[in-house]
Amino acid sequence: MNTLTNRQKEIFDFIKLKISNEGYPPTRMEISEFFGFKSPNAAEDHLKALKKKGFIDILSGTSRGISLSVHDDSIPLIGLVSAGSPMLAEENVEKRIPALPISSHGIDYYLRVKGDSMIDVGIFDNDLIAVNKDLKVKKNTIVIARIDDDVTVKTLIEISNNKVVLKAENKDYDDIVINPKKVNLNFEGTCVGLIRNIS
Amino acid sequence: MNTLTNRQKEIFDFIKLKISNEGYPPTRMEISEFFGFKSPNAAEDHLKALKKKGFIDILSGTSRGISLSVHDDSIPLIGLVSAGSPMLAEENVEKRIPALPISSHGIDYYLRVKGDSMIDVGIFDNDLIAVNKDLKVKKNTIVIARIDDDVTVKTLIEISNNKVVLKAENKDYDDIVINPKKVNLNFEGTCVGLIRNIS
DNA sequence: CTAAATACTGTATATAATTACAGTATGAAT
DNA sequence: ATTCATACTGTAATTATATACAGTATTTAG
Repeated sequence: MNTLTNRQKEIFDFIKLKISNEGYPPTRMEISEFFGFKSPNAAEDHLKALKKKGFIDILSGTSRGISLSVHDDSIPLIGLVSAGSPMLAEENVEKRIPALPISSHGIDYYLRVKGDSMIDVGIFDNDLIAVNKDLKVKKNTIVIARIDDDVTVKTLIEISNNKVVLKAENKDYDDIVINPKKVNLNFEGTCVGLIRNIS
Repeated sequence: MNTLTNRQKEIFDFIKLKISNEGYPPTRMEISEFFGFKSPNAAEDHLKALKKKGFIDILSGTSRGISLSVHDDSIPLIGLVSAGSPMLAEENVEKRIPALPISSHGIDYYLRVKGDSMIDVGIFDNDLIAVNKDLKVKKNTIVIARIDDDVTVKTLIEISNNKVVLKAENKDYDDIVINPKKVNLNFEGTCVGLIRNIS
């Protein structure tokens, strides 16, 4: 239903390319010229198909009145995480914000930090940390861990089959020592960046 | 010559807004309608002025053929500041990076922090701080100060006609106490945000 | 003091662009 | 078997749009 045919995907990609390169969407004629159509109506038909499938919006009577419906260059910002729900579940998404290339790693989402357990490495209450969920978690990096539905940000300092140590970067807090065989432990990702709004 | 008049800035901002909201630039008529012009030629004149000043490009014979010249939505990143040169002088600009809306205040530039004098407020060596240069500097905010050509980031804790106290947020450093009548002191801006890349 | 730049109104026109209608041909779905 | 979606050609008309030319008034720079 909302899957594009190969040809439609080519058209859609061309529209995206045009917007990215020129700063505005193509006309029917420009599409036709690029693909070698001899009639602008070929492009018109494709646009109608793309609209029907929800990939673009068309403003009637408007030149270049094409807008992309699914401009997925935004990244979810996760606020409080409901117990048991996946990190990126809709209920956890506070809002979506534009992809900010602040890190040398890919960013899957931002997570709003609660509490002061990481102030010694400069992560404060209410900061946003950029999270990459695919990086292999490594010792001495800051990880996002889920311990029995509880999401926490800590430095991973030891990891083996029967012992994981998560360190709070604040002398008022104790290390968290876990036996992953006994406790439900998941790594949600690695912290690859930080954003703070000082208001 | 490359500074816009207030009116031209309004036009330019409207074009940016349109592109951001609709996904394509406005026509002369749409500009005229928004500003209440009775002739599309008023918009035409403004576009020509914007082009002349290098803020937009116009493709002749092309509907909505307005594209923003790149330099505008990027913000300079200031690395090391040469003694005596204005903050935004070309020689200080490490590179330009896309405007990242990380702060509730406007951002004029990013400044790469050197040293650990502000670690107690979570500003670390090599972090980028977002700087607003127009906010009135206030007590208990983090300011960018220039003391005799030396640029420093500190918390302003006292300010009067003959005494200014700048506090390093690190117990290993002493406060900087200055008599602004005797020492050349300038406030370059206020820290309104922070970006860190954890690699 | 004068020319140029700014900020418009008002009219007009060529052309850029949308978009409907009428077809043809092929493959997939009911 | 026949309708529907896909993927086009070909023509044409209305309207959307760019843009030139002729003005006026005010402000700014040399």
